[in-house]
Amino acid sequence: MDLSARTAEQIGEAIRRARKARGWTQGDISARTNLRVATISSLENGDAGTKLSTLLAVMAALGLEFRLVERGGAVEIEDIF
Amino acid sequence: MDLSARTAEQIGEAIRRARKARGWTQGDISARTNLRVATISSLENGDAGTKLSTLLAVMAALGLEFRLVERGGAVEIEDIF
DNA sequence: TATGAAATTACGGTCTAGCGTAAATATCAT
DNA sequence: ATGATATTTACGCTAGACCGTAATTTCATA
Repeated sequence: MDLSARTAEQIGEAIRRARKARGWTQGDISARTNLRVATISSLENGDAGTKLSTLLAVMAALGLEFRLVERGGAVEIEDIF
Repeated sequence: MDLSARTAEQIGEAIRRARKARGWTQGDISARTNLRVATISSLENGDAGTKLSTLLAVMAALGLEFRLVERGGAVEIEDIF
């Protein structure tokens, strides 16, 4: 499962995959974040207008975190040890 | 340089470090993104209300991309090869 | 293919990001 | 110190996110 993303669409898709990998519905995320199901839907569908707070809340509910990496950069050995 | 982030503050700090590592000013980012300097400032200072489009534009200008990873998860061997 | 659950879309309302512009601080080199 | 550069903050404005609520469409499975 590739979770790299540089567009809102890719982020939304990654969120959706992570959610389904846990067997959760948008309603489950909604209950855990107090965000409306419509908001989760909008995020997963790649709305770039989504607020950072919304994305972070959903990611926290999914147990995810960001890693900011160089575009096209290989994984650095420092990232491992 | 640790670029992991799960809060707006950490994201802002990571952006600021990446910018300075390139020797750029907020004005440089502004020129490349058509975002106001004040907006870049707000983002770097951890405003969670920042729009995803803003963050993505700044990251693109810096040649960065996201990687969504499991919290506390180790680097998977699949991430390397 | 029926059918209940899940996801998307809609409408009025509040709140705020980001805009243009500009002033106020802060940072830094000489 | 001081002048130049960089960052932060302010004000009025417009656009749009997210809210509550609810209708509508899509999807999964019996």
